[in-house]
Amino acid sequence: MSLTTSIQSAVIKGLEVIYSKSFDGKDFQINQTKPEFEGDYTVVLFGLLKPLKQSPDALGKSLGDYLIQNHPDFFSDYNIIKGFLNLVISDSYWNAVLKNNYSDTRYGRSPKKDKTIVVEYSSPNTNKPLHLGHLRNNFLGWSVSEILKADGYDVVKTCIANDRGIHICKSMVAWQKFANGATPESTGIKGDHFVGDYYVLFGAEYKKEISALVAAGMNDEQAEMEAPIMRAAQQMLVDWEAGKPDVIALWKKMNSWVYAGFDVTYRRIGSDFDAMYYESDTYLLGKQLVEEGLQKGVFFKKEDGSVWIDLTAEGLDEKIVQRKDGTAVYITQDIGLAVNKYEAYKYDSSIYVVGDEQNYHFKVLKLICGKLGLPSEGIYHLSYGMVELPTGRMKTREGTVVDADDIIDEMVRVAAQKTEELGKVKDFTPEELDALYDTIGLGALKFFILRVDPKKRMVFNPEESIDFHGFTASFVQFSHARAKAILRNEDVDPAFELLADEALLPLEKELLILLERYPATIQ
RNA sequence: GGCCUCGUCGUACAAUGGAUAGUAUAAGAGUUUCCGAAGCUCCAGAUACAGGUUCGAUUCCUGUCGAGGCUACCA
Repeated sequence: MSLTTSIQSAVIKGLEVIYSKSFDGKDFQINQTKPEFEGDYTVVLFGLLKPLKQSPDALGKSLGDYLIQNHPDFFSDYNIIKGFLNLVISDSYWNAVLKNNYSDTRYGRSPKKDKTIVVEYSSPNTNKPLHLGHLRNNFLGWSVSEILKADGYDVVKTCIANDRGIHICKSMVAWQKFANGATPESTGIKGDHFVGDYYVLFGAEYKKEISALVAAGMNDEQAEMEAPIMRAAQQMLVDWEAGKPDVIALWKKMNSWVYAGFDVTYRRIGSDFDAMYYESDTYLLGKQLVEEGLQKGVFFKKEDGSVWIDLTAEGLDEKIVQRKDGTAVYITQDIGLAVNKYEAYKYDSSIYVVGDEQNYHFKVLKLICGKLGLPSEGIYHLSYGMVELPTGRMKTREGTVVDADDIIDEMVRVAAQKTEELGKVKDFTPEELDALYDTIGLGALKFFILRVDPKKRMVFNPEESIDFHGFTASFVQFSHARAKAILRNEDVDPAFELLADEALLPLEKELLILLERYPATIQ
């Protein structure tokens, strides 16, 4: 039982004894006492005044006296300021907490619940490298997964790769046209960046061709349609869907380069997945489900052959689920994926970590899943705001995207620089130093991103390096101590383990109080 | 137009409906130094606006204003 709930039940019992009235935990609040007041925990009495017809002072006094008399080993003192009853927890209680939990490396974690939660996060596109927005996604998805694990759930971390579509074909066409057979190996460029470069090249060439056509007298719209490189990309998409062997081979080859590059980044930031899904597989299942849904009457077909769902009764619009030419739209594959995941894991809850521009999309998906007979109450869209630059949104076309690998390198570089300035690492080996700088740099980056409420947009200014001072400094200090111990294979102090490992999780308040009151014991 | 989200010191972010709205940075003053940087001390600075609910509102509700997103046979 946590400290707060222990206090709560003691207060409820006390009120019953003194006033013969029963309350529950919702009738009053228990907070940590503000540092400027004496005490550790505070019972807020205001809510109790009216039903008990008592003044704050009288109620505080009788309750305070009761608690001290009946729980002398728990409370040692109290004071009343306005309607706040500040309780001082006794040293013997703290000592008992410390003794019982000091060597418990699983302190704060819940027992197993036998419930499964699927968390989908990251969702990369296989035509370009990860950027800052992906980092927010990955940090959120990974953290939420680990928090849920600590809370006793069985968590399945999944990742859907958006590995098909016109954007992939653009990179492929540009590579065919301009690469002369170059590969990541031959150029020494990381695979995802290598492929991303051709995606950019496609854009540049496309622009050039449009200007040429416009100069020759074509209007803008027509030029955009007629540009040869775009027609090549569209043709490649058709060929891909038709399974043309050389196109499939090229697609597989270029995707494998990208995955190799992603692996490096994922390993570095600590993202891992229990299951990978590929849109190239799930979209086919989605199409099957559209067919079944049509039989069941969940969907309906318009005269032109396109398939829709009517969500006007739910306050939304009609939504297309399959084009008139029979090809899949974006949501088609998500329907397939949802069913696929449910059949595989029979989850109690399915969390999607996806940006807030898709709020509507997931509202629709949840409704469709429900209508198809999936238990959809557990579907939860963990929506987060964009990471913006001071100049506004990041845009690939304008080259204003902050690359994930670049920002990580920069953080680690700054970590190294600052650490060396402090000169506390003279006895580290080069390997230990590299590991240490990675820990510190990535820790600061994760903290910088995760400290912001997920649903809010956040601004990242690349001109100002991320702050290693202040709150982060304490994180860094713990990381130093812990990294060193781990690298030396020493036993890690459980307190360090907890604070460093889970500094990004909600910290157990009790342990923090212990640290403050008994620093000598912990160190 | 309709729907959704967000508006807090100059800036970036906090605050389960509770006490004097917190932290970091920048700014100002001082201190330290051969000079500079870093450091240390002090100081000032915000709930967009108007109502409502409540003993009590940054928090909940309504309206206004502002920012962003969605409203695609793009993904």
